[in-house]
Amino acid sequence: MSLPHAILTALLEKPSSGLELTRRFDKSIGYFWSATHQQIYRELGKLEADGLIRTLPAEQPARGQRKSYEVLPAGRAELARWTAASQEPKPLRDALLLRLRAAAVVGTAGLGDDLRRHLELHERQLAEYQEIEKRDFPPGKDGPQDRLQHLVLRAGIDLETFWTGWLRHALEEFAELPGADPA
Amino acid sequence: MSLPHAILTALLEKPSSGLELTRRFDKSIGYFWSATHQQIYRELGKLEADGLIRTLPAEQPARGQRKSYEVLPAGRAELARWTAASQEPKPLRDALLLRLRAAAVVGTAGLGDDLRRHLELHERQLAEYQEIEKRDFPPGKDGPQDRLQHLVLRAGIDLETFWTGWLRHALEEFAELPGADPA
DNA sequence: ACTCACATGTAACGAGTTACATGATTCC
DNA sequence: GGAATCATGTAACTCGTTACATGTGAGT
Repeated sequence: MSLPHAILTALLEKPSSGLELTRRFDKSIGYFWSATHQQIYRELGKLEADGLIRTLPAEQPARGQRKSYEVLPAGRAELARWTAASQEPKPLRDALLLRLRAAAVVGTAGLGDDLRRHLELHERQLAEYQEIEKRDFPPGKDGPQDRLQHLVLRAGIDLETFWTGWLRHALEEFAELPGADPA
Repeated sequence: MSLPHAILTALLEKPSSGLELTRRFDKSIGYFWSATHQQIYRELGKLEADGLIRTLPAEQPARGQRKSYEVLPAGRAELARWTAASQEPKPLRDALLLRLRAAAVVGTAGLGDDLRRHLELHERQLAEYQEIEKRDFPPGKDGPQDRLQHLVLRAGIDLETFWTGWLRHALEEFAELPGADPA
């Protein structure tokens, strides 16, 4: 039940059409809640049917024509309710860790390459986040909204820092393993 | 496509019945790939139909009677293939970060309590992992299998360390925020 | 016989993914 | 007017979740 609220947040930040939302989900919000355009259109339909958003007036809704949405008061209320509601953290689910565990049984052949590839990807993501931090959150800027958004970005940076650190450690261990494939 | 491989790994470590698997998923493997008994039974049926596992002989399959499975050579081969195959890391998906972003728009009322609750949960999980580390991976024990399983546990420990650290930081920020709810 | 715990399974639903379809606009 | 692009939308499928159903065996 998070996608509708992700969309409400995005629309409150700025009313948009489906495709614009899709683009924005590819960037900022998508960093921690990704969505495809099919999901977004489906959800926009539901949100409108539920009276939480509406199409901006002065727009005629035809098939191939852009339709922009804005959040209604009921939508803002629902978002506030959801934000404050207590929610269980979802248990971790990571295929790479599963593969490591499987490798303990069927051998590590071929796994090292993918670990290196993942390390590269996480390094790149970390660099991207750090760029954003430098660009969007310079030392002076610290209104309440900035503080909160910076906090979210911090989580991304710390997470990628964790992954790169752990992957480097894992690769060191791999190098020492008897049957491990060499670099 | 990870659940079948999680099951194959578990069955290779030790042939089991559906309910035994469910129990084991609540513990070790479930720490990074959880599954309910319905998922497991459904998947066991598919794996058997695909010829990757079989019920242990000398067991008559009746409705309320336990049925133990073991992995066939084809299953082991499939698991090795999957383990070595290159896979994309799944993008992060975290509702708490989403809620923080939403709070930047609709206000932080009520969120602080849940942050504190999450901090407690992650602290507990971290303590549990550290217990397991002390118990299962004492300094002397370091065969190849131990090294790999220890590596997986390390990931869990480092991840929980990240979360507890970040949540503490977030709560500090919250305390300084103008409209934030007090502790 | 009754109940409870064990063990396996069905059914319905919700969310996410993939592939494809269709209408409008722009540019050559 | 044909092709490419923008924009919205459908359909089918997989995976995970929730609630419930059914059968077995052990204890009292």
